[in-house]
Amino acid sequence: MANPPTIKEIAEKLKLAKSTVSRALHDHPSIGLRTRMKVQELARALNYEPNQTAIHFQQKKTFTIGIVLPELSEAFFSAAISGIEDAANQNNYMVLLGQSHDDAAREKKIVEIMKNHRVDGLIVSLAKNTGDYAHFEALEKFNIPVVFFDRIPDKKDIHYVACNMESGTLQAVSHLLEKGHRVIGMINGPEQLVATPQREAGFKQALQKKRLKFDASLIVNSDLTREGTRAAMQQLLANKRKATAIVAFNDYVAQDAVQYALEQGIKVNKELTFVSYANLPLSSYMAFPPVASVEQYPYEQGYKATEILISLLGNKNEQDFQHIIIDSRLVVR
Amino acid sequence: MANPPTIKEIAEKLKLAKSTVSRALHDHPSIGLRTRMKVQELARALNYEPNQTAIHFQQKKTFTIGIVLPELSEAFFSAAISGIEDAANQNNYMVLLGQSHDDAAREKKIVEIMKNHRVDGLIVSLAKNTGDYAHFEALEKFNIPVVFFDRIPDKKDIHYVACNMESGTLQAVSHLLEKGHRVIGMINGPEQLVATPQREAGFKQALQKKRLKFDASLIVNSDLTREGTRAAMQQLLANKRKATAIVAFNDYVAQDAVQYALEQGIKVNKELTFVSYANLPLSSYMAFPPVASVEQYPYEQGYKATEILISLLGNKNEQDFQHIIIDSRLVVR
DNA sequence: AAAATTCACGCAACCGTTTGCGCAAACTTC
DNA sequence: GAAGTTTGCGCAAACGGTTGCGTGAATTTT
Repeated sequence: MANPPTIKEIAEKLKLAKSTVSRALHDHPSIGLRTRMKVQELARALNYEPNQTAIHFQQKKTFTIGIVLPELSEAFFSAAISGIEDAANQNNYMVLLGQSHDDAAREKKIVEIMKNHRVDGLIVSLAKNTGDYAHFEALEKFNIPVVFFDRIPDKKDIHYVACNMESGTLQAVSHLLEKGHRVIGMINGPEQLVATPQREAGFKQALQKKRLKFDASLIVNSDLTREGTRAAMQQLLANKRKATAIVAFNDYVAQDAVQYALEQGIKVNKELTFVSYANLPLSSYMAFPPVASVEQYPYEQGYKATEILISLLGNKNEQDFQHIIIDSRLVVR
Repeated sequence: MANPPTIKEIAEKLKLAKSTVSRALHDHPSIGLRTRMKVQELARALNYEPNQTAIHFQQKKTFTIGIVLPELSEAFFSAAISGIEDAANQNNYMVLLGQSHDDAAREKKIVEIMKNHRVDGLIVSLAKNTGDYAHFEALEKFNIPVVFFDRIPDKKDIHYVACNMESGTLQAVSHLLEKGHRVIGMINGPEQLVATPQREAGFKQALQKKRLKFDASLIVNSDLTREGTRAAMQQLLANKRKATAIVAFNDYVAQDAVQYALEQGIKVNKELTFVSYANLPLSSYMAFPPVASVEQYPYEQGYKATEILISLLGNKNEQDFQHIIIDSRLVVR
């Protein structure tokens, strides 16, 4: 037989009805033990495997969840995907992958394709320039729930899992203050990202606790490209108040910033100390690693987001929006 | 309507047959222009989208390719997956993901699940301890072609894309010889991997070209864990012939080896030079980067493997096995 | 031994789409 | 105006499995 065996074939060879075979394979009690055995034996002999596409079609369920994120080559996301995969597999779901490469248009396209593929649900971390959420809202009409993580939309009527950057930033800046730093700079990210104001809030809060005044000129923004970060550093170093420590938006930004500082003849980690947010797994091998990192628990975020999604798939009538916030935490090297 | 609109609904509202609607939506010439327009208009108004699960079922084709690889957190694989995804998307395929985490049992399970999900084909890079290929051979009966890349089985009757490590190794060792090194060590990998003997061959060939004799004790093996690499280093450093340069199996091995050397008080890149195979994107940030790397073109391997797979899906009767070998190339820092 | 249950299985519809074939109406040809 | 051709659409089967319902036979109940 060129084609895989089907229930129909088994039924014909045993002179049974398809329904009987189907039930026998599922150990349905209404099928006699004898025929049940015979069916299962033949099925094994023929290497029968149920055609999942048929089942999916019939049950209007694919046991597939789509996952849309910016870049797998970023360690944060490859860790997150492991959490997603593990949670999914434990519930017999498979994972359809799509990288937006931080391009909103591509993200939209991926979401639409996944919608047509009838994924049961979606796990999404936004592209950094996504401002329009229409393609996600369209999913509601198809009963496809979405859970966002980390890079989440600035809306209330969504499910999400995110890390509260405020707490970690507070800890980071407090740590620097305790180490004696009095002028601390910050390279923050694009304003669209929810995490950007959070970092600023944590920054301010740490100063406030020590009754220090906040100087807005010590916070500069990067678009997360190398050039953006270099420009941000330039701006920061030009400030009349010389920062002795810098909180960088993430490890990638930190690396670019460190490199720029080195080029300017600055002694990194002596004259200028860096603290960052953990993205890179290999910091132990780095030449000038940040002295401390804010851990964002990507695996846990992915895992939790998937758990939520799957529970959403269970009771479709779930109405309240899940907002899970994991506290970030400073890890001192 | 709670459920997504179907062809049947459109047909009823327009008092047409389902078949007419289907054809109208596909601009079939046998449908009159008037009705064609009316159908397409209503479809648009209802936000009709064809149910892909139904189509997949009917066409016995899912436009999905499965991809099974060890670890996404390894930069090599996350680069490869981008190549796979790009090639797949260009041909309207989606990508189902599964990580084996270098566990042969998990790999087997993933392959079976993907088989039942009726992926059209599979792209695989083996777990490092996979010795039995039965789960792949079983796919033939389901007409699911497999293309391996990078970590390929040691068999002839398969399709694969791989990097020829021999050429890169030859270049690497030759480069070291030209730099004056006369005692060169190598930390090779597990023997199951096809790339292991290739590295050894390139190593020998480089010596031969210079008419130098080969000393087998200068090649040691690591199981690619940190401990394995440290044991290998210990063995190498205990050798009476003191190596001044080491070719490491990959960047991860190189990092562990460098760290071990530093602990032993060895001046890395002065007393002992490292050359490696590129896995890490951030080598420019590393404290003691290898002086040169053998580039393995992961994106290209993934892209090419997917192209082959998709062409295989086109003409099922394709019989000869595709063996694509990309030459590795030394990149000097 | 007749009636009531239970048991073991078959029939047929259904999920949404595609596609080969058939057929009536409209049009062309002589 | 009858015969042949084209045009435009409908009918029904098929893909592989699940499931509500029906039914004859075997079994139990009284």
